[in-house]
Amino acid sequence: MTITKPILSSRVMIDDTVAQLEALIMRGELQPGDRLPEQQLANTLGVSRGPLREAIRTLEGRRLLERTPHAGVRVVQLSLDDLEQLLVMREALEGMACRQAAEQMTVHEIHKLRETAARIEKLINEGSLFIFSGQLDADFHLQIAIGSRNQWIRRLLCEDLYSLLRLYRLHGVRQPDNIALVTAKEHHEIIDRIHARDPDGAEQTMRAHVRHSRDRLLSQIRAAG
Amino acid sequence: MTITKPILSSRVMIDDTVAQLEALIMRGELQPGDRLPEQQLANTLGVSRGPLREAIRTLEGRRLLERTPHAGVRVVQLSLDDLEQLLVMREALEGMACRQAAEQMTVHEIHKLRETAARIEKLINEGSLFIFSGQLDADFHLQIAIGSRNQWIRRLLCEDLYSLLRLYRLHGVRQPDNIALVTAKEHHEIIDRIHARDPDGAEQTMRAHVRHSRDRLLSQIRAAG
DNA sequence: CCTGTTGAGATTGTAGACAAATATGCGACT
DNA sequence: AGTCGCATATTTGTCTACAATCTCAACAGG
Repeated sequence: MTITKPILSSRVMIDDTVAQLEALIMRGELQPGDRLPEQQLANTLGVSRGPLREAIRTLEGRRLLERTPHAGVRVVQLSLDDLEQLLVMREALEGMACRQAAEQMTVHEIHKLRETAARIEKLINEGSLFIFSGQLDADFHLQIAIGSRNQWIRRLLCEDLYSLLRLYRLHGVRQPDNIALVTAKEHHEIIDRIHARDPDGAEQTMRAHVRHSRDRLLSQIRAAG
Repeated sequence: MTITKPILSSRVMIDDTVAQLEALIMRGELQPGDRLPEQQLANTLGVSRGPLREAIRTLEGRRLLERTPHAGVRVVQLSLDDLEQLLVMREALEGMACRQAAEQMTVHEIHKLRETAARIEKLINEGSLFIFSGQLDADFHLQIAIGSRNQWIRRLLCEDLYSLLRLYRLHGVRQPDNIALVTAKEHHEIIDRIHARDPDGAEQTMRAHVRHSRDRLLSQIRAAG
């Protein structure tokens, strides 16, 4: 009997379509509120309506798309209140992830985390960090989510929540340097609590970090718009 | 010629199919690990493979089903570790929901919550409450999730998490009466913290409640199997 | 006897056509 | 001129057929 399991090698159009749709949304070519005409989109993506509809269903599950029966599909439009509530949820989930990371992360993972934090700090000192657009900042939180060994929280954060938050196009929201330095300091505190195997402290520190970031972001947006 | 097809409802077939599939899983007619042959299932449910596949995609998004390309779809099989991690996530989310409920719930909602808690206590005193199967207990947590005014946490708890947890078929897990009384006491404490508009206390109390429930459940399962 | 291959059967993935429902636009009537 | 109603058009929802892939058992060879 062959033991080979060609799961990874088999490419399915639907998965590619999901990725392409997600890319279209993230690149802003499909903006919040935009309608998705099935036939036209199918032609554009080079697939039939069947696979496209299944891909749409998948993204509906991630709350990126919303369907009203017989009226079509639209890219979700997040209100400011939605953004706030999503970030509240993030505080709860990342706090718990950080608690578990303090219990579960290996020393090697913690070392890698310090490297990431150091790179972020370096960028801040160079004055070139856009906190909410940086891949590095996302990496920092991603590493902790992975370190929690909680696949359910990790998938929720990485697959669902982060893409939803990116809908708000926070790119270009510039943090004043003094604020960015506070962020860097918080990163170090978080790592210290994880390294000290202090779950309570790790959770509290991460929650404060997410809360601060949320408060600053919301007040910035409210001031701008 | 024209073939009249019986229209089951004004809703779209796909939504009905999602509901029927979910019911099949919850009723145990489709058990964890079971394969879902598309053609056969489509015949059983009286729909074509197209709508069925879209319904399956929807339930995939809720993590109730898992698909491996070209190999079919199966009902998700939760390990004991999965159950523990899901309940850890629940602690974080319900804790935060309870915090927000303490800030947002109306006095009328709090009153309704007290009524639910009273009904639960009454059942306990009659010795007839199966904590983890009771619709009343689910109602208690549901009302708090609604009271949080956080639709994202509420949908995650009610639409995704609760059905996943029900996969474990905790029906019939009998709580000793003295334990059930502790549960009832915790319910009252939670309501008191909400009524006192004490977010910190409400979150801490709810988290302790969920944590205790998790610990008891896991030790019961580990002892049994 | 075991191993690896190969082909038939079954199942999943995709495409295109048909049916149902909603939106649009024109014309008639008040 | 405005509004109601009907017919048309567009879009979504569903079905059937076809193609691609996997499974499994039979079988040839070592």
